[in-house]
Amino acid sequence: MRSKQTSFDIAYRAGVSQSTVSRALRNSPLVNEETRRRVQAIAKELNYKVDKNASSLRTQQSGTIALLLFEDPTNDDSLINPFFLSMLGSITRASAKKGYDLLVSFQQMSNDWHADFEDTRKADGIILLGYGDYTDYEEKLVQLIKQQTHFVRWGADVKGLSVVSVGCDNFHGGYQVTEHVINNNRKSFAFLGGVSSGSPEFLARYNGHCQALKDHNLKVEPSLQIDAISTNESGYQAAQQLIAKGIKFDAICAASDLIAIGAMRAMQDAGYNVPDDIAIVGFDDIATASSTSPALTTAKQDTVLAGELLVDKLLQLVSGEEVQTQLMPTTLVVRKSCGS
Amino acid sequence: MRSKQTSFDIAYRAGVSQSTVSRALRNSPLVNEETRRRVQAIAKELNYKVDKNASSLRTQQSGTIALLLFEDPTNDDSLINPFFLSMLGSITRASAKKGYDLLVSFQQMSNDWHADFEDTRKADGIILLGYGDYTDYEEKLVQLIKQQTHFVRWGADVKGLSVVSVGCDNFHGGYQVTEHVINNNRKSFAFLGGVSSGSPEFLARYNGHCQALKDHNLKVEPSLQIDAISTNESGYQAAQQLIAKGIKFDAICAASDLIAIGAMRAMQDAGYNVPDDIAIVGFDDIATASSTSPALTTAKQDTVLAGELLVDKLLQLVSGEEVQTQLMPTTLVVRKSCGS
DNA sequence: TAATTGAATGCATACGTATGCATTTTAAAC
DNA sequence: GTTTAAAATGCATACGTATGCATTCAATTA
Repeated sequence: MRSKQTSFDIAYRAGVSQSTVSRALRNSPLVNEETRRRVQAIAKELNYKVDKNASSLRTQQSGTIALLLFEDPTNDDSLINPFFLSMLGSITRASAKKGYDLLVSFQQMSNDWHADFEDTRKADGIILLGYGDYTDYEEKLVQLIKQQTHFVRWGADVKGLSVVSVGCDNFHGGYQVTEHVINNNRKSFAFLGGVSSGSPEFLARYNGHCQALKDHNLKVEPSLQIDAISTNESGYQAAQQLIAKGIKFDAICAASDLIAIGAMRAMQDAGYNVPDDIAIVGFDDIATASSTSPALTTAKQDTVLAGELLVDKLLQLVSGEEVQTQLMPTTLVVRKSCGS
Repeated sequence: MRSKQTSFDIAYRAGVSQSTVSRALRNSPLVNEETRRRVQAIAKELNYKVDKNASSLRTQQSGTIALLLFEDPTNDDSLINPFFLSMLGSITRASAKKGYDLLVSFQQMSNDWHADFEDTRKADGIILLGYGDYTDYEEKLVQLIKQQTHFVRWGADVKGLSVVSVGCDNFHGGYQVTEHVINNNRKSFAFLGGVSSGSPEFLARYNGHCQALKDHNLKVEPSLQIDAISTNESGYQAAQQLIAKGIKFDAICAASDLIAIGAMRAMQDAGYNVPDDIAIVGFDDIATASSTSPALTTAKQDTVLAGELLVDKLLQLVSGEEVQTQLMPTTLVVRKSCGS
């Protein structure tokens, strides 16, 4: 039963040559309509499946996309950032929709994450997903470009490199949430998230944040910006540091939902009431955001659209088309963490 | 630059035959130590990578595991159950650790989800992940067995079929959380989760729940069991139905965290205080469970261990070893949703 | 020195498919 | 009834690797 069926077996049964079988199964216009039907019927009957290895070897196309998920190595080993997990889900769906299989691989930022998928012909192209902290990240992008690997990445555009990116308008998102808090009559704003060293995404959000303050004639207080990476714990600690400074503030803009959630807990543990004493906004709109208490107001990134755009652009790239970087808008999701 | 390098190119540069190159790169003991080093050096210099398609075709091994994630078709299209997402993460890690790539595929329960991965030689084996509702699920398992596909599945053991499963002891988990609530001096228990039609996992949890009640001389009130699938919304609605019945209860055992979180919101919206008026426990320990307010007490399933077990057992199966189904214990995670 | 052995390498082929080119069959045109 | 074109099929080969078998070479033994 499990003795491998080949196209020759089908050919024999159908009384045609192997070539004709191959053509029939690929719906080549070269084969007679009736022959095609007969061959396909026999293939189905014998439960024959085309060997993808042989097929890929011959055509030099794998019908597979590789997803490289790389994470902040400072992060806990066992957990994956839920935002990226959500992206993973939508990318999986998007590739399935296009008839591509998805090869998923996790990478510690430090490793050789350019990872050969296209070189080894296992994938036709690569999607890069992760917060890029720009130490050796950029250098690796350069390497990918030099190897002429087909790839797209999630995130902010990279200055100077011709890399196709799909990302959110982080600046505008940061502006958006901040303005929402301002309209809530808050006066003194803290920002939680790594700005100097961290990811360009966080920086852009911070810049949008500052711009909103300026546009409303509010002061940007640098000492109210605290570094944090995108975890609950880091958010919690950052909020504690913030309190420890003794400077008055009545609003927290977090660079991500995880940070916001950690900060919310810290503030509540410290006896503050959210939103009465402190307004909090996040960024991403992860699943948990709607379940916190109070539910978190945040800037939503549309992961479903993002997944589709990434896949579409990658496939265009693979087929030799010219592709542009694209910025998606964020949506303000108003819940309870800023008051009314 | 991107003109494909083959082992013949390496052979030419090294002044040896292609066979020797192949052997050298696979660390065959047949090649001279120094030859091996020279070949490997040249390969590295030329950035040569073995073509996996050719290699897999020749060896009939793909070095790839396929993960089939299937979901309740009633579920929202864009979201994936966070518990399975977490499993996905740990499975990815576990396969990477074993040197295998992971092919991820989503399936609507209704489709032909046996999905050919092994037949087409893209994967050496398959991991099945999802709540199995046993309508046509079992029939498809039979088909997989008949095709002699190598696969393992997450979940409860399947009676009568020789299928390797890795799952949690749902009965004991249900017992555990229920007992915890009982010890909290609650008297009247509701259970939220599909029992009759739904997954055997939910049923086992319910059975454990009932057993705990019996063992403590408490009454099982069938009308306090409400069907629900594993989403927030379903949990919310189930809790509303529960309230509408007008029967008094002071504890809710939910078949999953998502259900519990939805129910918690419903109770709070209806003016109940959790945990003072109502104790709530969940099942899974998803990330969100620690962020609800009050934080959710639940039975934790160890996804990291689960991922490793699934991968290990699958690989053993592939290599022809005898493999046993395994049940993992759940851990009670006490937080705030039941009081002290 | 010839015979024997073991290590190292090369030769040839198979894995299963897809496709350019040659060939056959069928229909159309004259 | 012959020529011509079009449609359908078959033949042969290449994709890049891994491996059984034959061969070469150096080292050892008698």
